[in-house]
Formats: sequence, structure tokens, C-alpha cells
Amino acid sequence: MVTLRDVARMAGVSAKTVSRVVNDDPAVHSETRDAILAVIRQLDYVPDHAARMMRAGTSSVVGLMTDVVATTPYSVDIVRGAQDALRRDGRTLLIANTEGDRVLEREYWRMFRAHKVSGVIYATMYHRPLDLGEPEFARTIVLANCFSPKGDCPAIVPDDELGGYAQAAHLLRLGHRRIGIVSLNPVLRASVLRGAGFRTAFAEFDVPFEPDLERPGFTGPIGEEMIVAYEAALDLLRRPNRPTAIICGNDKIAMQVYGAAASLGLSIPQDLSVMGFDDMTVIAETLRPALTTVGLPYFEIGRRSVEIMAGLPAAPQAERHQPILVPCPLVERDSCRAIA
Amino acid sequence: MVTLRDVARMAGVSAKTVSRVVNDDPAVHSETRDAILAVIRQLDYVPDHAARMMRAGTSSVVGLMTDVVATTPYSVDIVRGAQDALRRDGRTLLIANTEGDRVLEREYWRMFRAHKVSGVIYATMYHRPLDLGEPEFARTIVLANCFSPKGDCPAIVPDDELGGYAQAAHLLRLGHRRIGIVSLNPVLRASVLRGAGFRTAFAEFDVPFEPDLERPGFTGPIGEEMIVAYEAALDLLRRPNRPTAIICGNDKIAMQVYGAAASLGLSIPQDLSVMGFDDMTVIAETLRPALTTVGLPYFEIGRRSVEIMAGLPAAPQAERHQPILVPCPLVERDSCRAIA
DNA sequence: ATAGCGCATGTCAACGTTGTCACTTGAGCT
DNA sequence: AGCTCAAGTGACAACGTTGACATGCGCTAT
Repeated sequence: MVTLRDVARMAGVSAKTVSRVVNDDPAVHSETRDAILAVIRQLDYVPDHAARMMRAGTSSVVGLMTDVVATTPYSVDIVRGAQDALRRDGRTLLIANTEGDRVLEREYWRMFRAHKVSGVIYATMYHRPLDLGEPEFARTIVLANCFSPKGDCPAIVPDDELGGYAQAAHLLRLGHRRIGIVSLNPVLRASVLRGAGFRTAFAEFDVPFEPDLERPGFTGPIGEEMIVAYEAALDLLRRPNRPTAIICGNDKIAMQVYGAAASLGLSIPQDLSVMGFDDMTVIAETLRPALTTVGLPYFEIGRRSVEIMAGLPAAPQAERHQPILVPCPLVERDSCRAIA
Repeated sequence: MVTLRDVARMAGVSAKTVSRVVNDDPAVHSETRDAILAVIRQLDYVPDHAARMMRAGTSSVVGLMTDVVATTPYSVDIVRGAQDALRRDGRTLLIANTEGDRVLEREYWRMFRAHKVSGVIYATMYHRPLDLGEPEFARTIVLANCFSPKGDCPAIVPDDELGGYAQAAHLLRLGHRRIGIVSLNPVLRASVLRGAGFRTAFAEFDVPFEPDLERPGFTGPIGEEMIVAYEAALDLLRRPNRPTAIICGNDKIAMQVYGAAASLGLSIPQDLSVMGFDDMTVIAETLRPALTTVGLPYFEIGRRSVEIMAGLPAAPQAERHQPILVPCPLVERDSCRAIA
């Protein structure tokens, strides 16, 4: 293991001077600096993280506490986004997956303390309010995809309402007037917010909102829900005056809507336009025709969580925070078309 | 920050004795131990990772180097599996995503050194041979989903050949004799191995292997390939003597096969049985009917990578390793049925 | 000439933990 | 009584780095 002292000895200077070079302290003569840099390269010296951490009392590691996020295809992008932002200054992410287990979560908070993480991003799978309790933790905590109703933590969440608006407005602009909805579990915050978005869009186009054209795409309690979008879509499409477009709560629902339409001999987008949500590329890019959908900006949320943390004092403050809203972009593919 | 000395002072013993208790050294009187444990709980003492790391010269962290694995829905399970195995003894995972960038990879090797990781799992997105080069790294490296042709690293990979066999054998057992294949990019190792598996199964059932019933489901170079399974399936299903079953290279292909079948008015599984690969639950459980497929045992591969590492000496040896094969389990759902 | 200054570099201690070795105590032996 | 031995405990140093402070140099302003 190559240490500062090894470099110092070989360069004929003191360890401290090498330390200064490593830390970009300008108070080093440029000749000395160059000589030392040469030796560092030659010996392939890597500063010891442990020693630095010990000295500094904090590490360059950021903790990511998640329920199941890091492990589901849906939202790994939060992880990617955070890593992307951290990598730029050589920092790293320590990932903890609670799988919803409170005991495990407590254990992980201790682990974060042990690792002296400089902050924690707490990310959830669903956009929802969250009560952190009192996680005896004297470092910044940023909530991602969730928020504290008390506003005691900075938070960043997708703008589901605007996303819902985007779904509806796009179809309305294409001329659709009878629009079916196969929605997420209605207790989900995302579902409520997007509903509000639909209504705004409908109102703008003077289209009455028909509750009768809305069906839940899932049943059962959260976490063990069953997808029933296929049946919901059949139901909507068999109506005498069937909708010309269907807004889906997510891309999985859209996938079943495709199936239902096909089984009735309906072609997408000729006979039916379909609008997804989430932009799960595995689905959206593979479906034929490729699915027009609204993206959940998870990468962006991860990235900005880190930035928010960087812009905050190291110790949590008693100020109130409003959740930051990240827009959900419309991703146009081939499943929606204008009608006469 | 509560330290050993704080605990020691409060318990009226030396720091070393507390250290012994924390490390389960039996040479501590049980009364002393209990008293110390009480104080530890009371003060909520957490051993400082940095100091331990410094002392030990190695950390309880394991590095995970990946090309894109940790960030794709396909193979996050490697990460989950590794984390699951590590959590049991309070160890953790440091994840590095190279995105295929060699420079970044070098950087990450240094980061792993800086963090004194106790070992590295090197995981790839595709099952493939891998030349690590000389990653000046004096710790155990385990390859996951890839292997060194030179055999200089322990490796663990899915048994694609057996997986291919399972796909074909299942359909043959159900009575299918005309079986179409929409395969992965044929240059992929997985594709070659599974092909061998098919052939073995076909031979066992005395069914001739008809190259004419095989179509690639992707075109273009790896990494920027286009999925054309829809067209491939149409092509197969429009044949005068169309296959009664189709084996797919992955579940995305299966998804397009569903679409193609529907567009021809064919019902699954009545008119056509479909067999997937990968068990991407997002797809396999959402398709109607749910997809019978063969699972890629990524979770298991991640878990066992850690176990393999634990069973190995800390410094790499010059012995030769055979890749360990993990079976790919058949996951029966509703897309295959017996024919008369 | 010399005090005062800024620049470049060095010395030292401390961060929290644990391995090494040494010490104390009391039991069990001759 | 004098010995060994084991069990239980403690003192100390060291791991690699960096902040606080000190040093030595050449310069300018007095």
C-alpha cells in the first residue's frame, strides 16, 4: 500500500506537502507540485479513504435509503441519477434496501452513521407523503419521490398533476373527445394528482369529464395488487360508443390495453390511441406500435437530490421546505394519432 | 459522536475491554460484558467504520463493478442478490457503473482501492467472456455473468444451454413438433449455448431441427440493436404449415410475438404456445395470458458471488477456475398448452 | 539594519480502533 | 509457602491523513 509518506520520501519533501498537492492547496511551488505529481503517478498513489474519513469526521459517501426502489426496474433511475451527480466529484453512493422492513431500516441508519455518510437520500417507490419519525441523524436528509407533510425535509417529487395534464392535453389536441381512463390504484397520490391534471385539461377543451369512462387498472391492497387493466379495457372498448383514446395509469396497463384492443380486432393507433405513463422503455419501446407515454423523471430526481443536498448546510435546519416538482415529459412514439 | 472511550469511561473500564465486547471476544467476564452492553445501548454507540478500516487495512465493503447491469431492469437482481448475502454479516456494497467506459473503469478501480474494499464482483450485462487485463488489484475478484477464458478468476454464470434445453423440452413434452424460434442476436454467447440446448432436446424427442423455423429477433450491432421480433413472428406464422409454438430469445421478443399473433387473429395458447426467456416480471406477469418463461437466475448469481468470495483467500491465487453454472428455472404460467 | 511581511514548507498531534504485550488476581498444584 | 497457569483486564502504539502552528527564506518599508 502506497502512502503519503512513501510519496514524500521519494519526492524528498514532507508528507504535509504531498497532502497539499493532493488537495489542490495553491500554496505549493509549481516545481515542487509537478515533481510530486510525477511521483504520485509513478507509484500510483491513491489517498486512503479510511484515513481521510477518520480525519474529517465525515466521508465522501452519500447514503441512499430506499424501500424497494433500488431493486425494481421502475425506479433504478433514481440510483443512476444520484450516482451520475456524485461521480463528478468522486463521491459515491451507499445503497440500503429496507424492503419496507422497519427493523432493517433502523439497522441501516446505524450503518450510515458508522460510515459517516455526508447525507442521506431517502427514496420511495411510490410518490407519497412520508413520516420519517426521528431518525437520530445529524446530517442532511433529502426525500426523493416522497415528502414530509410537516415540511421538515427538503423533498423532490415528480409533478404528477402536470403529467396527467400532459396525457390528457395531448389527446385532446389530437382531436379526441371520448377518452377512456384505466387508472392506477385510486388511493395512490399519483392517481389523485393526475386525475386533477386530466380535469384541468378537459376543462380547457370544454370536454365534460365522464366518470363512467374511468376504470381502475389494479385491484387489491397496495403491494399485492392485481392488474385487471385487460378486463377494464375490454369493458370500455365494448361500450356502444367506445372511446377513441385511452389514458393509462402506467405502461403495464397500456400493455394490457394493447392486448384487449387486439382481441377485439381494434388496431392501434387507427382505431384507438393509447397513452401510457412511466416511460418504462422495456415496454414502451417494445410494444408495436411503440407507446406514446409520459416519462417519470427518476434520473432527474436522483440527480437533483444530490444537488439539493450539496446546496444545503451539513446539519439539518429547522426551516420549512416545499417539495420541488420535476416535470414529467411527454415522450411521443406511435400509439396516438389525430382523429378527423 | 459516541466513541469507545465514552463507553469505557461510563462503564468504568478500559477502551480495550469495550472493544473486546464489541468484537465478541470471549475473554470478557460476563458481568463486565453485560454492563458494557447496557452502556452501549444507552449511548447508542456505533463503531466507527473509518477507524476500523484504518486499523484493519481492509473494509467490510465489497465493490461491484458493472458495465450497465446495476442500472438496467434486466439485471438489477445481481445487485439485490449480492446485497442480500452481504447484509447478513453487516457488510455493504459499493456500486460502480462504468457504462462501458474504460477510463471510468480505471477510475473506479482506484476508488475501490481507496475504499479498501475486501473484494470485487465484476458483473456484466451479457453473459460473455471477459478479459480483465491487469487491474492491479490485490484482492479477490469474482466474475458474475461473465468469465475469463484464461480461467484466472472464479466465475459464475447462468447455464444458458440448460435453459435452452428447458425451453425446448417443455414444449416437446407438451406435444409440439413444429417449433419456431425467434432468437437473440446470434453472436451472443447466450444465443449459441441455448441453440445447443434446443438441439439436444430436439434430438431426444427425435424431432429434426429445422433451421428454416429460426429467425433472429434483433438486428444491428450489440448495444444499438433493433428489435424485429414482430416481423420475424409474422413471417413464421404466415407460413403454410405454421409452427404451433415459438421459443423466444427473451421476454421482449415474446411480447412482440404476442402482438404478431394477435394481429393474425391467433389466440395464445389455443392457437400458439409462446415460451419466453429472462422472466422479466414486468412483462411476463403483465402479458395476457401470463408468459411461461425460463428465469435468468440473477439474484442467485449475485448471492453466490458473495459466497464464493467469502470462501476464497483474500489475495488472488494462481489456480485455474471453471465457471460455475447456475440453472435457469422454468417458470410456468399460461402461454403454453399441450396439443392433441 | 531591521522589523514586518508573505511565501513555501515542515513538525506535531489527533481522529477511533485494535493487536501486542504486560499486568493482576486467584485457583490448583507440589 | 512457593510455584505455575489461566482468566480477565489495561497501557500503549500504530494505521494514514490533515489542521494548527512553527520555521526559514527573501523581500520591502522604515
